[in-house]
Amino acid sequence: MRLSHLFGHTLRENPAEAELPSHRLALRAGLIRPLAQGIYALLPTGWRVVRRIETIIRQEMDAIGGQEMLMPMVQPAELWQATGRYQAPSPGTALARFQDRAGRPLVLGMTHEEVATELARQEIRSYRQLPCLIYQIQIKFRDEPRARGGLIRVREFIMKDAYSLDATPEDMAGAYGYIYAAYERIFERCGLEVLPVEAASGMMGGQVSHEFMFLNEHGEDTLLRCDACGLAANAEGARIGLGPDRREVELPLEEVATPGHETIEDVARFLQVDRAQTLKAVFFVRAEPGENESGPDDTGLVFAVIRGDLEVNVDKLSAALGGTALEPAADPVLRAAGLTPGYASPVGIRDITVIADESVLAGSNYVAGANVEGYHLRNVNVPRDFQPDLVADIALARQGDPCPRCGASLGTSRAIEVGHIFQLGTRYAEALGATYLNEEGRATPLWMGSYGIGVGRLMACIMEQHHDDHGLMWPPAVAPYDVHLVSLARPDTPVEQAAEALYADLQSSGLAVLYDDRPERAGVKFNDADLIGAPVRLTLSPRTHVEGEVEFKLRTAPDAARVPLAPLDPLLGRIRKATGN
RNA sequence: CGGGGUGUAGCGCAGCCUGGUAGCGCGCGGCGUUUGGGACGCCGAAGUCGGAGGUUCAAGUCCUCUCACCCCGACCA
Repeated sequence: MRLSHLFGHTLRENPAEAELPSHRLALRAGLIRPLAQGIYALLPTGWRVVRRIETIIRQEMDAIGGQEMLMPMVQPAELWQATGRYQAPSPGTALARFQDRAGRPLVLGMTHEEVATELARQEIRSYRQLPCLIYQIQIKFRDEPRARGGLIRVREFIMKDAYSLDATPEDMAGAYGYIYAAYERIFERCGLEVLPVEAASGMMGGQVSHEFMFLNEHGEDTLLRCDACGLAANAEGARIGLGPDRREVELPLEEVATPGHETIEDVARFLQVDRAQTLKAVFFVRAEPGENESGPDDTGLVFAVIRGDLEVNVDKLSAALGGTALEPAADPVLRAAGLTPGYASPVGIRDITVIADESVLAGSNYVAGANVEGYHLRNVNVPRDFQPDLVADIALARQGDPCPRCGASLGTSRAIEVGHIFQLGTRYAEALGATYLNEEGRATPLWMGSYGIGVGRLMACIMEQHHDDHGLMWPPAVAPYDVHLVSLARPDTPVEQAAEALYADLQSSGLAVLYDDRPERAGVKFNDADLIGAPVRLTLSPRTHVEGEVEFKLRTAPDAARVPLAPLDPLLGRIRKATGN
């Protein structure tokens, strides 16, 4: 490509709107241009990078038996209604909805589980066809509440998404393992350091889920990491260790007056006990009460009990209750249910769903509310004094909490999620009737997995990891061009002819070459070469040409070398060594 | 949706407080000189000052509303 005619010019100054290096450099190098909030055009140079990333993804997905296809971006709302995500609060307004001329409700695909499952329903009949792995590289649209950070979080974006179809949970877990390994190879080949972590599955549902995280201070996710044993997890769903078991001989229940002491902090100080020796009561109401949920009530009230030194993670609580949306309960609601705010107690509660954190079981003789204004109870024990409807991990993990594996103190890092994989189970298959006939001839729901990589976000992360003060420094495998050829020749001179000839030779040997044929001064050209960041820079000038040489410089190296122009092979060898092409 | 910030030429910005002929740098076009790390000189083109309404003899500047973009949060993969 001749730089003189390249569509997409470099910017000499930093655009005011860009703060992140990847955003700033992508704009300055002419890779992307904004069209609206969170919506970007990929200019030719940026598109070349995307295509090279996609090539790596295709190779690795094909290598594990993936079959590439293309699913529609516009989808009938019925599919989303069938799985419940159309009405669920979780994707909510991020799911863009519209109607066609006949008034039929449609959505823009923000992900393709529904379509993949619907297609599987049509295509998969027998266990003999399984397993299957389909994938696509498609544009998604999510009407994000807040796009940010250039390509880090956008509304329209390119995603590689894959769906595994299996006969059994074991086979699903196996496919998950293959894809996990393929993801590690993809990121490795793209030159990106990622950290796989345990994740919450959020609106996707399912149990097992991992995110591939790029550690970056501008990331929007917080990871909890254990330096001692290497465990890492997304803070939003992370488990924590419970600390030493505090169970002792159970003492008789007794009521104590605690007038005016309503918070855990207060009560613990007043009664001279550790906060971990108290029980905290937190209340929520279901956003859609009354449905066929577990629990004996129809008030929608949820009573969460957790050890006093911990906090409730609402997402975990919601997931433990089967994905119900929860809102904090106001005091009047509690009073109406016969509870005493500030002194509420799980002891003696009826007709309200009580869910206890696992931490509660690891201790005894707790201080809890007495459900009477101004009184608490000492020596509350489970299950002697109250029996939770459900015991689950609903604790919020925080910096400094003990590691669930080794007990050491957890630290935090910010990170960007570049890939996310889920074991979905049969949720989608059951909702849409995607079944196969097993060996006994019985219709059985498919076990599915879902696997995503944000291609543009991956490109942004690569730029975050590979740049310096002058510009981008592409890993050779994803660079937009292998060679940036700088001609410092005057017009209509033998040097210019030599540069043209070299450009032609490099191209015909299969290299991707960006040829700076503009009548600019050397400084301008070198700075643009540094900005665009091709791995190899070749410079042809009168100075080198009289020696029959060309200057060879790696973007990542400080110094240049002289290489003879003829014969060409040594030069080509050197370029190939540097670019891997 | 809450909090904060910014909208003036293609880009980066000043001018606004204290109302009175719209500026600077870069870029862009022409001519000349220069030619290995963002050259120099001369000439030139380019602006509904985000939009609407208001106050005023007069609004880029003051007031009201509104839109867009950026950052933090909520939310989210």
